[in-house]
Amino acid sequence: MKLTCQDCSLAELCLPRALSPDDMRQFETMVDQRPAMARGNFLYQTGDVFGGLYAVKSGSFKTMISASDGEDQITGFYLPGELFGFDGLADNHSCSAVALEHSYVCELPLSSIDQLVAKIPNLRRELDRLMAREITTDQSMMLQLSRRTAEQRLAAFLVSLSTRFRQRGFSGTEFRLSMSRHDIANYLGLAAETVSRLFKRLKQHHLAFVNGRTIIIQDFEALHRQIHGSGGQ
Amino acid sequence: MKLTCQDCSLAELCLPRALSPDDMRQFETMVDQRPAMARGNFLYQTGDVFGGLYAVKSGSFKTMISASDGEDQITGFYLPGELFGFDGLADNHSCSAVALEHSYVCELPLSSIDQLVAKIPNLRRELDRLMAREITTDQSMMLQLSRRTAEQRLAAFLVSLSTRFRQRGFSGTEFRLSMSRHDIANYLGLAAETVSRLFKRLKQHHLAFVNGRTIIIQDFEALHRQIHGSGGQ
DNA sequence: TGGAGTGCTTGACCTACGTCAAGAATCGAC
DNA sequence: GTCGATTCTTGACGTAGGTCAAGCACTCCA
Repeated sequence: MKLTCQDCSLAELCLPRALSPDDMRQFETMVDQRPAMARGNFLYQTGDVFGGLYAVKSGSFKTMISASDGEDQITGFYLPGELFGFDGLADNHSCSAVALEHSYVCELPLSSIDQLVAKIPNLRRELDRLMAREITTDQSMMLQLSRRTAEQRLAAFLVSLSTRFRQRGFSGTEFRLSMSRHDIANYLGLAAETVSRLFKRLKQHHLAFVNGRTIIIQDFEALHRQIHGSGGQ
Repeated sequence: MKLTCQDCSLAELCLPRALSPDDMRQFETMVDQRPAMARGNFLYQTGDVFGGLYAVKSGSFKTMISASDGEDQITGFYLPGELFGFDGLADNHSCSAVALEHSYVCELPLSSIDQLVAKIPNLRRELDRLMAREITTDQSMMLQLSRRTAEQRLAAFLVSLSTRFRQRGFSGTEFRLSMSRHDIANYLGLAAETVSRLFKRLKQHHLAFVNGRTIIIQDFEALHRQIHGSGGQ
């Protein structure tokens, strides 16, 4: 799972719209490659001063907020080619970001962002778009959390993962879950036991084959129907 | 409930930090006053092309997303002096915005934003901050919706309203709820009946006196404790 | 290659909150 | 001021999914 700038979420945006091949080369010089990160390590933590945005080069991350009582809530998972860290644009990060496995990120430092935007005004619009998309995603998650059954939430989660993997050039039907059952449950507002039971049901109904952290989507359409449809089967 | 630019959420940010009195005057000429809006009317709807950001001048608004099955989720309430519409920065609005009562808004058109930012670079950082705050708010709402009891959610909601009213120069202990029980319930991921029962409990325990849409906070501290504390007896 | 530690599964039980239903209060229009 | 339409309240009841507990299966390191 290694990517060049061209496969990354920024590329889709910068390359065709705003960046000439020349700009692109310049762009690449501004991006810092960060050293490898081991599973469980923090890329940044709540309260850290904003340094820049991050793109997942390989591996994956979760972001989470912590309540004062110690409980926390996972706010997103980020796969190769995805950009995150927008929560820090208000000076300090409101989330923490943790590597879910051995991972690499590219850093787009704040200063470089300003420089780049000065040269490529349209890039600004693109960053706005990504930020607005982050807002939209979070809000649709609010809908999920308050109005969907456990079954619907898990279906939506798997469909989302599958779609994102496919968009990034990986298989959308067979992939590894880099997050634990507990993480999935936390993200979806469920108990880990419930997630376990739901996976069992997916297996029984031949919608997906799940074995540990390996997952094979067998009936994407049915899964997709489950997101809204009232009940399963 | 009428406000000048100085009481509005942008002022707190632009005035002391980035805007000279001169800039401020210029700023005010770029803001469009929109005609009055009647209760229930849409300021924009899902899919509308982004035209600009909006500041509530008087009255209040709710924003909501709609799922394909017709169910919808209120994603935020906006009080006088608050800025909203960031969800549209991705070209089209992902939410709809509805007036909760007879209201006025100021519009900050997209073109003006660009012009202003060109003249006042720091304004860009301020807008980023507000957008990041929107992300942070939504994410803490995710935590609310998935990890808090009904009682804790309502307490957090009332504390938030109270705090925001106070910040804007209104009373933080006595105010009118411009949204219906149904709206509150929807926003908090509850049933309207539950909200009703919770209000009754607040009255019984003398934390707040609620009569229709009028609310008087009697024990702010206790309410605040309820947000995290396990259960209020 | 084995043993400790963590993560996952499964079952039994329980409760917070949703749903349904039927009044009561409030609002808004004439 | 009065009537109809919402909106709000209250009660009775059901259930989705949480919690607790116990056993199983990876995985990682020596």
